[in-house]
Amino acid sequence: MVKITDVARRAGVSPSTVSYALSGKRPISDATRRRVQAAVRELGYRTDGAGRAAPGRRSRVLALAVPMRSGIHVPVVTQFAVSVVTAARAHDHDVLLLTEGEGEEGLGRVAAAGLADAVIVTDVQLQDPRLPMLRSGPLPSVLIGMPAEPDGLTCVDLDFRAAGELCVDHLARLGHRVVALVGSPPDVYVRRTAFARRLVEGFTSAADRHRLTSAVHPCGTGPDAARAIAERLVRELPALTGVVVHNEPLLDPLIEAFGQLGLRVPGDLSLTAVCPAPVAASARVPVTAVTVPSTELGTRAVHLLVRKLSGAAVPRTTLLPPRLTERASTAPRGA
Amino acid sequence: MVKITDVARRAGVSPSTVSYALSGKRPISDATRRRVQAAVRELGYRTDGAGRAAPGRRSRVLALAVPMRSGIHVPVVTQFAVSVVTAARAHDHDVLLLTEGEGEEGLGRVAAAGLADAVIVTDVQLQDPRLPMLRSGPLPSVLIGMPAEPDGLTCVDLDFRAAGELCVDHLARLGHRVVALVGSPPDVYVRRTAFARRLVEGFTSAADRHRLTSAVHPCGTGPDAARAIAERLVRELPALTGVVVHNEPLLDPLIEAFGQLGLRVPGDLSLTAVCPAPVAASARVPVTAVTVPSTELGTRAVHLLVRKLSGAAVPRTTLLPPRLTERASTAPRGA
DNA sequence: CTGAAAGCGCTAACAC
DNA sequence: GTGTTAGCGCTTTCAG
Repeated sequence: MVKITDVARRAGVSPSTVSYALSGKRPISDATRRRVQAAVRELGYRTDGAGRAAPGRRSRVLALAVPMRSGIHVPVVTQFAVSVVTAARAHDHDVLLLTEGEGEEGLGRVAAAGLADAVIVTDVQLQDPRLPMLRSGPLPSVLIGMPAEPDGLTCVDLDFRAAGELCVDHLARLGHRVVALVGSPPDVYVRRTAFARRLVEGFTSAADRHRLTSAVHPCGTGPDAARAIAERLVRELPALTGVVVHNEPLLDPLIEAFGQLGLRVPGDLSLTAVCPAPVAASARVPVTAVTVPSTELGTRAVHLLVRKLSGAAVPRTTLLPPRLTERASTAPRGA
Repeated sequence: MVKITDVARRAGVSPSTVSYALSGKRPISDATRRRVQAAVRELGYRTDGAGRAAPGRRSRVLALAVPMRSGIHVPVVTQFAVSVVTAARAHDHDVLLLTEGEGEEGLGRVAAAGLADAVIVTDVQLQDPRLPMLRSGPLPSVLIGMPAEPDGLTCVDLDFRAAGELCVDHLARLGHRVVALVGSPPDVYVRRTAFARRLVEGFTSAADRHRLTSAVHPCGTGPDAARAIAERLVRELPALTGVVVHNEPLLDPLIEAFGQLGLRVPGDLSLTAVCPAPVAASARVPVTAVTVPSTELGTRAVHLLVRKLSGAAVPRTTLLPPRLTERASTAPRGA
């Protein structure tokens, strides 16, 4: 193994000069820098991670906590992971993967052992057991998702409020005057729903702004729930022509249920959703949807974390603007 | 930060004694061990990873190289990753996630920087650019998948030969006498196909053993390819009643194509597949299939790697026995 | 602008 | 069975 002293000898300088020439942490004359760089190339020197990460120093590793709970959407999580690794590499960091169900233990270990300089926490719940440690712990962190109390934390998430508005704006622009939101199951609103509630707010306020008639219905999953909610909507809102769905597994059953009531999508009913892109694209009718920008969330989280590590101040919460992708499920009213 | 010397002082012993008491690398008297453990608990000591991983020593980190090529099956890869992390934790190791397309660079960096003690390489191609580095490099490795030349490497994979046999055995037991294998697209046989070819061998030899009439057809993907192959099979093998599919995306289109030719699954045609479990389970007719045991592959890879790190000899190649899960797509002939 | 030297926290020879 | 001590490779004071 070629070490920094070898490079130093070869370049005819001291080890510290090599270190500084490579890190740029203090000015080095051009001539010296060039000789160092030449020596590095000739000897094939690579700085040893373990040496650099001597206790108390930086390891240049970010931890990524991905609790593998049931009910998470695997491709979305994977996209997070890939984008985090890619972005981290761009900042010369590597990524340690943590999957323990009870993230507390894992985070504690990583923090204590100094295995990582910072941590990105995904799948954040409203009341997340990991929050106290993140607030008080020594490990800088960025959360993907929003807990109930984001004070003292750095969070990144899709702007679900704007997403709700965007769906309604789109429907309004197509001429729809009566719209309904079919939401997530009630327990989602309890367990992990900063975002579900924000979506409802956006939906409602946009509907009011456009002077639309609107209704909001949480809804369970499965064909039966779909049929029940479809019948109820048709009964209570006979003039309904626009639906926003925030409930991935319900998408197909709901389209099916409307079909059985004689309502075609998008002929009789325009339908938009907030869900992962693959789900929207592979529904029985491809659905116009706001998709969670997994890649951008991961990238953004890394940027924030790197800035935090450099001592810079970062915004408490970053909400990414939603983008709506038009597919086959929406059409002008009466078209 | 509480360090090993603090614990030593508190316990009234030397730092090295604490180290040995915790690692068990040399015998310590019961009394001393107990005092050390007490001190550790009272002070909340956790051994510092960076210190332990001093240059030349072990970092207790395994790298997991997961090239995110297009065409890989995301849930399967994710299952690998989760099982690798879980198994690694059971051996007190953490996992560094590498995703770079060109894995060579990443592996080189990790090796040189000593960021990891060993590496698990997934999605191994027949002629993989990473192989030379793995053969000669200083980083112990285990491959998930089989390259063309496994000499000098440690590989784990599903026993695709046995998988092919198992499918045929199953069909033969149900009374089917004429069987066909619908394989992967021809380019798969070129690019990454130790396993595709081994499957063909197993299929053919089992068919011969049972004295079945058999045929093998590589096949592209998409509805058109499905229709073409279905028509051809019906024409060339009118007595065909058993089909083995080794081509995930073709599963649904093929069932559809057979249906349009008047052949019902499993009424007229029994169909088995070798594919990921979720694909088999969510096909339009749930398919009896041999599934790639992602979790077990990951776990096994970690076990092998840990044994390698401890200096033990490990088998060059480990082939996991296939297991067939019966679903709705197979039935006795003429039932 | 550059060197010399002091450790970081831990483990592993080497002593006793 | 336990203590002492010398580093690992690097970064970073502290001195020129």
